[in-house]
Amino acid sequence: MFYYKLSIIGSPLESFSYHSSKNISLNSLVIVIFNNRKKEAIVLEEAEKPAFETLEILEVTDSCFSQKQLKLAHFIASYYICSLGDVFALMTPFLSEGNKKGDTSHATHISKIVLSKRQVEALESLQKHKVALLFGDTGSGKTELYMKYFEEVLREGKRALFLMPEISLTPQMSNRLQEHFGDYFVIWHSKLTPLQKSKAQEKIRSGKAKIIAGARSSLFLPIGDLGLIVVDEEHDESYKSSSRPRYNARDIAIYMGKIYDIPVVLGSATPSLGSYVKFPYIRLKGGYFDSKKKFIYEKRTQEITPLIESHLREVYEKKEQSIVFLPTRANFKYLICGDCGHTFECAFCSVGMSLHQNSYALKCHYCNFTQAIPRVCPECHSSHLVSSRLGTAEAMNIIAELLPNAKLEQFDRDTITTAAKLKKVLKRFNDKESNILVGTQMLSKGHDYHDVTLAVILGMDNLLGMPDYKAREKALSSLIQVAGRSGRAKDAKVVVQTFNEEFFKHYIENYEDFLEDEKLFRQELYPPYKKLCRILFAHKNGVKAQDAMREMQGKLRVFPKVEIVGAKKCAIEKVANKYRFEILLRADKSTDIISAVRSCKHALSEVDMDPIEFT
DNA sequence: AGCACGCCGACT
DNA sequence: GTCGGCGTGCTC
Repeated sequence: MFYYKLSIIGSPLESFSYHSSKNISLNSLVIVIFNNRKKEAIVLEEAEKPAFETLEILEVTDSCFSQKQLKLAHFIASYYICSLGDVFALMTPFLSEGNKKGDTSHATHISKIVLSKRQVEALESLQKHKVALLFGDTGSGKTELYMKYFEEVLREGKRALFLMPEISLTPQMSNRLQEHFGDYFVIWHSKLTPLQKSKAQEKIRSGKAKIIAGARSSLFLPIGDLGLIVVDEEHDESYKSSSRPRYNARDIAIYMGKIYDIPVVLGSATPSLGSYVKFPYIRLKGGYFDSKKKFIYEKRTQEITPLIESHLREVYEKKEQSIVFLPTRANFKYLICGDCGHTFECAFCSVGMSLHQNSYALKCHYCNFTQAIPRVCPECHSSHLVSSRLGTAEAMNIIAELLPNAKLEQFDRDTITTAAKLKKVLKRFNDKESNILVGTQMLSKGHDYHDVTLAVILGMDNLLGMPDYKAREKALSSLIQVAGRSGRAKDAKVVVQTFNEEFFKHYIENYEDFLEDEKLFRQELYPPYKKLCRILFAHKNGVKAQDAMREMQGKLRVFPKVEIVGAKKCAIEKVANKYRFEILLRADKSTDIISAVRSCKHALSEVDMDPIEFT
């Protein structure tokens, strides 16, 4: 009889012993009964017969993980402090048989890509480093450069992984790659239908797909002969997973580069300070589109003012196009009683409910709880209810009233619910059927608008005011990313509402200056110079969550190298009817945090290494 | 993390 | 008597 230690896929617990009459190769995917239910599991190692009774392995499948996937899984489990089973749940295994008869034909692709001298130089510099940052302005030709690099990888008979944040929202990039690489190209993300998924998997497993573009999870696809990883928009926070394990795909890509011994390219027009400090960078300046931008500042926070009206009108009358950015959905973010100050909070979360006039509802943006819009204050019965913090839907109403003939499109999570809708809105805008796009961050994510000559950017001060050490970086990069969507063909104006004109004005033309100054701001207390780790405790019984926090806090006190920055209620104290507490840890090295947290982890705790959210 | 088990209050 | 809410403990 053979005995094995297995990792149960999806289980937060460590390994369990099972037996089999067959000799099973390690890393195989097997089926077992675990806690009275059928589960998939991975064979980790052979073991001695344990003292307790074991169950038999029901079935040995023809799927298995590669040695490199295993190494990666161990790294993620140890760095992000979770079980192997939690990591395996993210991964797609190889097929033991199908893997061998892979399509190893070399792609004979005839390139039509002609790079500029600057691009050629940039590519050559990138190729000299294991990990390098391509710090390239919007429109400086990063995509062509990637494509050229992909072609070289293809010619060597290898494959490339192209990571994009929220790939389902960037059809233009996908189309471009699809057109160029045809059948060698495949897309992978979590929103694919089961049929699309199995087709993509088949293409990847057979080796036919050479250029694999995908979101976070594509890191874990069964690609053996990987030759390059490109992480586009490396600063983008959607690379960080917000559920266990809370990994950052950009950081994992870098680690994978080491395991596979292949180059990794990080690309961005506004790189994160972390990447800027850690890796050599190659600067690719703009000038692809030789247009100028004029920045106009207005001391307001988030409203449609006469100044904005006049600019929108002027551009509209010239038959040119505008984009309006604001970081808030719905009509208004808050509703307040104008007489007694009562705020309308979600019944399940400690946040204000947003006003959605189209659906006649107040909605919680954390748990989606919805209720009818009240007509009077429940406290003082006043009917004087005031709404505040302008959102996209209301900005649409206001602009439509000011410019009744203009065709407006709303561009946010409330209106763009499918890839098809996204494509349609973008098509109408680029075909000049619509004049003004009003939207949230979604506006800036890698879409090309050919003929925008005005960008109106509201709410920058609300981004700057976030309780987050990265608030400055986030606000400035958002501003640069949105501004970069305008003036691609002609000169353009950018109207920015802020009371922090000096900050934005100083850095807008030179993000490097910002990064250099930000180093000083972060040096003493924040990443990339210090490591942070946030430990969350959520429970519907607030006392339980708090007790769990206190208990772990006590245990953590004995580690001199780990500073307990705080142990308190979360800024948003309750979400989805669960009370939330947090411990924030700081240390010089992540290994100090990992060993401390590992040794005193509480069952209720959720570890968030390198956190980016502080609500 | 699930999920069964068991204890206690509410109600036909 | 029975239904079901949720606190406790277990998973090879």
